[in-house]
Amino acid sequence: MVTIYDIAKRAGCASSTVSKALNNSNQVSKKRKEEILALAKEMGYVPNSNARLLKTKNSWSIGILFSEDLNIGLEHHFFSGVLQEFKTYVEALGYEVTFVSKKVGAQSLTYLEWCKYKNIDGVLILTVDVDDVNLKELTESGIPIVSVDNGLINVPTVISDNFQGTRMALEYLMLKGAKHIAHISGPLRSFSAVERLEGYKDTLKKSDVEVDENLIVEAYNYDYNSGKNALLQLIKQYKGVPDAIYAASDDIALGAIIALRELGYKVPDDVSVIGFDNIELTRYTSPSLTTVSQNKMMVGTEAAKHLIALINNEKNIAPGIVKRVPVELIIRESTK
Amino acid sequence: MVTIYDIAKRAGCASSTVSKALNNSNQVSKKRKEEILALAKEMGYVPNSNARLLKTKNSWSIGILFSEDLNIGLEHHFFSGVLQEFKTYVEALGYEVTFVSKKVGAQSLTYLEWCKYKNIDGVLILTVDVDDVNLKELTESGIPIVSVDNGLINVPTVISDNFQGTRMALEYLMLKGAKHIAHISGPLRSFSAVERLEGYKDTLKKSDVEVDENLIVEAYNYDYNSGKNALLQLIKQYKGVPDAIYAASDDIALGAIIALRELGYKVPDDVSVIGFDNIELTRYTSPSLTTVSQNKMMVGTEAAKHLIALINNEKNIAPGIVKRVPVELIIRESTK
DNA sequence: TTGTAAGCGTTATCAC
DNA sequence: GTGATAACGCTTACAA
Repeated sequence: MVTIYDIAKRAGCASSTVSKALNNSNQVSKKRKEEILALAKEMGYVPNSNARLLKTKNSWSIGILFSEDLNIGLEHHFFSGVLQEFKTYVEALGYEVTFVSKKVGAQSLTYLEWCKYKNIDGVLILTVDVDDVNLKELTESGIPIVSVDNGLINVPTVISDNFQGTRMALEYLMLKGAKHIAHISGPLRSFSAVERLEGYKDTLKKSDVEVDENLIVEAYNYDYNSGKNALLQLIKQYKGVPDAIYAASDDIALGAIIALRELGYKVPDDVSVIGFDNIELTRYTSPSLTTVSQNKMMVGTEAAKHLIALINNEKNIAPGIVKRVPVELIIRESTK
Repeated sequence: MVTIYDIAKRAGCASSTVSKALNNSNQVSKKRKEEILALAKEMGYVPNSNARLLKTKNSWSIGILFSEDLNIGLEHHFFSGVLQEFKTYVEALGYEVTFVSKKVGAQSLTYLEWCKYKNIDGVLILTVDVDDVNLKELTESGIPIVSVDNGLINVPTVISDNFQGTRMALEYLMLKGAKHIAHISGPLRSFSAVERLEGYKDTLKKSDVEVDENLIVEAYNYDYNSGKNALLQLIKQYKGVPDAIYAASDDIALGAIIALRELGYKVPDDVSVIGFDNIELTRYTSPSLTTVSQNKMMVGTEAAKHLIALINNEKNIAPGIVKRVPVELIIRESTK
């Protein structure tokens, strides 16, 4: 390994001069600087992050909290898309992106301990078990944190505009003549699920439609099977099929559609169905899915911007929702 | 920040003793050890990775090379699924997972420089521009590297069994009576695309079917639009529609199906179509897609195993394909 | 403009 | 068993 001492020896100067030259300090003559830089290149010098960071403290490193304890893995389009954008944004600024871990070698650490151990500059919380005991410790530690779309109310959060999305979906259905609109909500431990449910009730009330609790079912999860089960539950408790269904995710919507089909109902002829997410393939399903499209790019970028601002102490960012990212209604074949 | 000196002071011993106790050395009395451990906990001591790694060299850290220059982002199910599995596997062993970056603060680095800078133990190459000049430097550096499913022949590679998958797909089509089977290949800069194309030709030859070059089209990319364009090209050069199409990815297959539909052909009545990947939603497309399913979990785990073995110098792993992961033919509605 | 030297928080090598 | 002390490679006062 080539160190600044090796360079200093060859250059016939002190290591501190090399350090200054490498860091482009103006306390070094231009000639020396060029000479040292050339030498560094020739000798294949690469600085050692550990030595550097041991001195300077800040790490240029951002942690991603991404618990796979939940069944939502990286495979989930929304989160992986958000992560992609986030990563691109912060890397361009010179940060590196590391997954927050719970272990180092054989030793177990809490999230906070790991962040301290690594001198992490900030954390993006993507998915996490809200009840995780280690989480509170982290969110209260003072480390810059931004969260995306989950139930952590004590953390600055970037989220899709669930109210706007819900309103657009319902108003469209009503415009098309739907009278009895059901809602299959997401699991209510999720923040977005709660917002979409609230939005559902609000919108109906504002349109002078009475909220019928029998038209509301909570899916156990955001996935396909939960949607299927929820639909069966809906039919059971409502004792029939509504005009339309507003589902809290595309997967739920697709599960519901398949369940409806198996029961002999046609979508959209008998029932209109709207999803939420705009997973790419919903364009190609049968019927293609009308859905509320989340702007993953903007969510990722906004999360990055807010986290960087926090790290740089640029402004005070209060816990709670710091940005509602606009959504869009994509009309396809599953509604009539 | 609590250091071992702080603990030493409180414990009334030397910092080296604290270090030994913390590292569970047997050169320290049981009583002392317990006392120090209790004190460390009470004082909220967390070791400093930079100081530690400055001494010990190995970093317990694995880099993920994931270039977004290609259009294949984290959103691609296959790669994000593989990454998820890989991450889970190596984290359980105590490694942390970091994306390989090209910048540190304001400074640009090559991949290799970054890996040296961070003292990375090993690298998983997920997606990368094969022609990237920085790549060669990295793969020839001697740093442990494993790659997944791409064209880097000079690196130990874990890959789906494209030959087996192709054979199963084609034999199924032939069994069902297809005489003229076209192949929409992936972009041939991709290793898997080449293998699937080779497998196509081999299988036909072994079945005494003459290979008709007009039945082969290369898609510009693995995505939907490339599939659409490739299909139009196919029809043009073949001057008609074949009995069946074997596409190198699900997205290509779906693009082709839509293009066929727009031209008035029915799938599977007029043409059977088989994809590759088994993206989850292909169950719900119309028609649902017959496809070769890749085992993301196993690819991720195998890549992890091989990389760890390389890091630990457990065995000599030759460049080239080190593991072909079995695939499975999933029969659905797009074939008859 | 350059050099000296202290220190960042560990681990590891010796003595004792 | 325990404790000095010297590294690890770098940055940064401060001195020259």
